[in-house]
Amino acid sequence: MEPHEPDLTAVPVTSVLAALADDVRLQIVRALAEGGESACGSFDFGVSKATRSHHLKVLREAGLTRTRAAGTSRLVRLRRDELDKLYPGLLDAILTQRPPA
Amino acid sequence: MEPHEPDLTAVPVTSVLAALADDVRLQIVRALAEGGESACGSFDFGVSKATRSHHLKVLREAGLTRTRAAGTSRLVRLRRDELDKLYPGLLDAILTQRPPA
DNA sequence: GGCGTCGTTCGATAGTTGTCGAACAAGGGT
DNA sequence: ACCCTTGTTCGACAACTATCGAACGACGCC
Repeated sequence: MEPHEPDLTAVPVTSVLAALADDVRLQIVRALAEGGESACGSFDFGVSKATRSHHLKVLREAGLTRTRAAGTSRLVRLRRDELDKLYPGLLDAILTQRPPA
Repeated sequence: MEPHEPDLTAVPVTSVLAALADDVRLQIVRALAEGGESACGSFDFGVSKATRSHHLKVLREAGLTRTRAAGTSRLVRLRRDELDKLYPGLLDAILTQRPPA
């Protein structure tokens, strides 16, 4: 199975934004931004593994992540440099935790 | 009818992103960023006025725009300064037209 | 080889969303 | 007063999406 990781410039902005416009996926992206490359299973945000797999697929197909096999696991990482180049400031703006009040 | 324009800090990031993750709404935001305050009717992007009204409502309730009545029309404007303050770089990153290739 | 782990895929389902036409409301002009 | 313009709201409908359990596949290990 090709992991279907598109060229970021070929992904419409709306798809990138839609991929980020979900709470679970945003948590995944935040975790990746902080923790670097991580196994799929490390994102346990109260959803089933089927749902998690679905969200990772959305992120991957929106050009936000890359996935590679590593034994029985799969390692996911943010395509941060590409994102920062194409959408400078986007990730920073989104990932910055806002003041609670 | 109060226009229901929330405090931006009270709007979840995902709602802001979701509001921007639609082609019609993104066109509206682009037009507002370029043209400043505009009447609702000036956004004729091939959708009915009902649909346009719906999209403007989504943008307003996501904290992206402000609306004020002006005679028979309604003028809409981007809350750019607030957005730039809370999400620095977000609008710029999104509104910048990417190279076609 | 067999088993457990990790992850994807399938089918189903409930909820959300984009779209429309039609009906309604508010203003301005003649 | 009438009408036309401008927008909003109300169903209705189709399309998409988030979610799950279950079945399946791939890999390492014992």
